[in-house]
Amino acid sequence: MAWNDERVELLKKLWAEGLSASQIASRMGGVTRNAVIGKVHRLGLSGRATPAKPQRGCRHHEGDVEDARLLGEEPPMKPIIPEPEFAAPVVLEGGDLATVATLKGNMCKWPIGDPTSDDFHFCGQPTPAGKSYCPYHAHLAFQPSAQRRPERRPEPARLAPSEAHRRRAAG
DNA sequence: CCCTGATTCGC
DNA sequence: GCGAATCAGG
Repeated sequence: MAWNDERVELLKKLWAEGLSASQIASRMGGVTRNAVIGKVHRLGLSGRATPAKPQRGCRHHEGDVEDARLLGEEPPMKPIIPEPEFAAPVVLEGGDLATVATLKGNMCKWPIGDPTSDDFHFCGQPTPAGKSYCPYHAHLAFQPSAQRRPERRPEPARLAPSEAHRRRAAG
C-alpha cells in the first residue's frame, strides 16, 4: 500500500481533524497505526495538540534547551470534557446532582456537563475502593477509541434504594 | 488489560 | 521512504 498524494492528503486531513493514529489507520485501511504515525512524522505533522505530555524526548535530552521553548509556546487550552453524553447522572436522595460539594472520597469524579455551566456535576457512582472513578468510567477513560455504545450505557444510578428496583425479574 | 504517540532500526 | 518493533506515558 503506497502513499499516494491522495492518501497523504487524507492522512493530513484526518490528522488535523484530531483523529488518533489508530483511527486514521482504521479509516484508511491497509495500514497500521504504526504506519500512520511513521508517515505523520516524516511529513512533519507530529506536533499536534497533545497537551498530554510536556515535551517529547523525555528519553534523551541532549542540549535541547532552546528546542523546548519552541514547543512550549502553545496557548492555554480549555479543559477537555470527556464524552459527557454517555455519563449516567447520579441523583442524590435530596434530589441534588453530585457536585464538587457533595463529592465524597468514594464517589466517581467523572465530570458531566460543562465545568463553566451551572448544571455541571459528577457521575457520583460509588467507586470500588478508593478509586477516582466508577468501574464504568474508569474503563471508559482508558478506551476513548473503543466502540462507543450509547445503548449499553448503564441506567442512571440512584442512591435512593427505595425505588431503585421495581422492575419485574424474569426469573 | 486497553489505549496514545515517539523513536529506532532493518528493509 | 516505509513500517514493525520497541519505547514511554496514561
